[in-house]
Amino acid sequence: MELSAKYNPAETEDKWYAYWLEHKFFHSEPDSREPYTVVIPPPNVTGILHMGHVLNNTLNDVLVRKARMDGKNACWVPGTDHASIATESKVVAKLKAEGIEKESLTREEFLAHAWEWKEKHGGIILNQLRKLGASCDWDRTRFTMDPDLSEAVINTFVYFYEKGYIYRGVRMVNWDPVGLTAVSDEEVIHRDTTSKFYHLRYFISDGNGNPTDKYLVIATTRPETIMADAAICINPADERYHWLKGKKVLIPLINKEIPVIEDSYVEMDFGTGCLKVTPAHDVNDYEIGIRHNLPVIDIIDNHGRLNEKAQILVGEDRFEARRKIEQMLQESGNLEKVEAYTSPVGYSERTNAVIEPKLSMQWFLKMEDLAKDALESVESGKVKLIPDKYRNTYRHWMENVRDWCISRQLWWGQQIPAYYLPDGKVVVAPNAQKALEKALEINPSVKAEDLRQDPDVLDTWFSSWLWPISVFDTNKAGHPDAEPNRDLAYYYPTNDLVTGPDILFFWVARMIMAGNEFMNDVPFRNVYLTGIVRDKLGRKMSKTLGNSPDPLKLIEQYGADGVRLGMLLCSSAGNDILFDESQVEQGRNFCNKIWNAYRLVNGWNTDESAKQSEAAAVAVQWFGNKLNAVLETVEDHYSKFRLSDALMTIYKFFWDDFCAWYLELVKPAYGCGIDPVTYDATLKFFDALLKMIHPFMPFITEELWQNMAPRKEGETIMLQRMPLAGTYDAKVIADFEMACGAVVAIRGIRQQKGLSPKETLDVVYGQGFPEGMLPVVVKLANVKPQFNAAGTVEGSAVSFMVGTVKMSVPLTGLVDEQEEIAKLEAELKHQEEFLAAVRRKLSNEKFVSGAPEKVVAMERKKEADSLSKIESIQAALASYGK
RNA sequence: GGGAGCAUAGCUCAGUUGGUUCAGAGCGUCUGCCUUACAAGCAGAGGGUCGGGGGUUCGACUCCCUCUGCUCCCACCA
Repeated sequence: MELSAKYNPAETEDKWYAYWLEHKFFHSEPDSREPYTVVIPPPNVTGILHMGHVLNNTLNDVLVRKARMDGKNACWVPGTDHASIATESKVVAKLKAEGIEKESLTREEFLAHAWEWKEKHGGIILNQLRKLGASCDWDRTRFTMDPDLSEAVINTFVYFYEKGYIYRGVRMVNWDPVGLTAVSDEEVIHRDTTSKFYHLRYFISDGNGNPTDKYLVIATTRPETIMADAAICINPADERYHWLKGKKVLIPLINKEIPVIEDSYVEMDFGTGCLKVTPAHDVNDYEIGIRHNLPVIDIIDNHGRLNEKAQILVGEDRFEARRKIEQMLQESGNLEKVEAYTSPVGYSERTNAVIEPKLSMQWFLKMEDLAKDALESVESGKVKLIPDKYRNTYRHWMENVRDWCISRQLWWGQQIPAYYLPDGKVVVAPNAQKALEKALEINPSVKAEDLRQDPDVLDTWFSSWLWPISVFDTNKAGHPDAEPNRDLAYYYPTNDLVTGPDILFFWVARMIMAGNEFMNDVPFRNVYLTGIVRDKLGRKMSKTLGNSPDPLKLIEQYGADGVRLGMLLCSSAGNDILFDESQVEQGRNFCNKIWNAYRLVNGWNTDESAKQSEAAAVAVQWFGNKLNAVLETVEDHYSKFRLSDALMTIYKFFWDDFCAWYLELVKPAYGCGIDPVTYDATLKFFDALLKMIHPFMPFITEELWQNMAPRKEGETIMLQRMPLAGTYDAKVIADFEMACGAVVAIRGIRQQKGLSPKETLDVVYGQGFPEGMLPVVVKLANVKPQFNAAGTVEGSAVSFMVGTVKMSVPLTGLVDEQEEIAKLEAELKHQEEFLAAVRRKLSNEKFVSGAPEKVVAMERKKEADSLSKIESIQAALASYGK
């Protein structure tokens, strides 16, 4: 079959992916083989593929394909996450663009829109993963809001409620005024933000609500909250302010009288030492308020606007109010000064809105016991984090975790299965029917229509923490005592999880908790934490910067294999990935290299009568040994999750060893056929190489594997067994490397002296050269070798060392004798210095007695080698009469 | 404010219990080549006091201290 000069991925990728699907090669069912299980970190259902997904899923696919070729029953479960806040805000925005406000819709109407949106965009990212070559078991695709998965989430809630882990209460939570929901601590990102530090004068009251001329100064970043002040607080030890004890002060602008209280929380040397206490709008102030029994005056509404309790600036946005109140305070004489100030401000991870600490009624999950077990799972090594450094971070988080706020004031998600009776009592049950049964126990006269379900939904992570369980068995979550179904029993725990460190706590830690709770076993053995994909300048990829390439365009341009390779080449676990398109180019080039190597071999005709040449025989022997050595190295890299090292090892093995050396050695003379022995060996090697490359580059390897021999329908490289490392003779490999050294040196001499490769040269080799390797030098360096113990020759010659063997190329008339002598003398000097250093070491009593025998022996070998080199250099110099 | 990590060639990174002739790889660069698979290629070459300083050791890229620079995580000083 005639092959084009360049590999064309577009022609092959869709074809083979369809073939794989058609034959259900990705599908897994429990059987007697050892399972290898991976669950995908479910991307947001309405998301589109970005470079982070490419990295993650390429790594996953490599692991899965490798395991499959190792004969394991590999199962990679794909799916998507409903991503409640992200999806809901997208739907809200879309409706808004159509002139529809969420508030004008009923819950049911809104959800109808949301589902419509989900149906429209839901499959996109999964189809994009197919383009990448991901070998997911698509028959097992799950969505975190599939009815049975949602049921599992509800059961889990009920389970923890009944266990006493879930409670409801008014707490200061992180309020997102744009997303209009509470968010968990983990969803708040603190960023240093420059703002103003306002120094405000609070006048002392005369006792009747009138200002005296005395005042104190407080410093605040949030002057718009002064109307919610409940007290002024000083440190009891602060003598500067003892005169304030028992006094009352007036809030500026509204002249409301508030007490001065004392609490050691106040730092005397920060700000002015006076703190305004605003229990409704600051976590610490809230705590102080509780200690001192202060009223809570909430003046900010859900949208972040001042409400009527503020008395002034009602309806203004908090930031607008801040600007305006600054002006008002200035005019009223209450503003002493304004300083620039940088402090950490919390932003919503999802909407980027400034988080408003807000008191509200929320549901919480107690974390203490769960975290303890989850910490133990990692500390004991039951779950391994790769790289290991994340253990510290993990431990720190686990030891300081606070209760998890699991309610969200959203509609898209699993609605909390809590039902309120008319009197406000609450029952928790998996459905309305069961809720009614429970309600009747409390109040026998209650009717179904009297019950009102909590309108909030659960945090998305409250569903995704069940993922490794619920994708297999939706009944087990919430029912630790239930028998796992066949799938769960077989596939759980999964083997490896590939994900980003940014969701170590959001997701990984919580999956471990859920696994321990419901399965009494961890959900995975290894967690491979990738880096974050950045551009080549080290910047995070973002839409606003426009520095994120579109993976699909890259695939179109370079092929999926090229993109996968480009991604893998620069990815070591845990390090951030600096992605550059040139790496994808390198991937494409490698495809082309493989393609052309195949074209060469494919074009050979066997000549049954031809005898195997010496060079080919040596090459086949060497390459067979080298193959085993490389397989061993690659296997070692895999076992340590060093996937980019495994890839690079194979890359060099193919490009350098196979193409540059092996193929050049066995290549028949122009117009001649190849002997059958060498041909068969070459095909065998090529077959092994394709299998080794396949996990990284599935498409091109399938294309060539299918092409290299007649295949039956239903055969595929992806189900072939990965070649196993056999024994090898290290001496053969080392000898071959010596021959290569000689070839390189002679090529260098040719280039230096301007000699054509076609001109056969004489070469003299000294004692120690592996004579069996001479055919290599003869063929690739075009030389006629001769032996001479010293490796020197009478008359003009260029000499060089290969290991400890001296070699010379006699070149009458082309050698500058002085130059050659100078070179030899320099070499001699260097060698003598080296020898002296070695001997210094060896004459050091402490070294000889202290260092391990092996090291000392090595030094003695260095000494001997050095001596023999010096000898041959001297011999060469002697030939010049020196 | 607390904690962790990183710093090796122009770039991105290996260097796995301190010891092989160990200072490496890939890419880029330079030089010469359209040599009958591949110019998306072939052949060759150059390039680093392993961030600075100190210490431990017979021996340090590797261990300890310190300084400098960067990154990340956690955190309620208004």
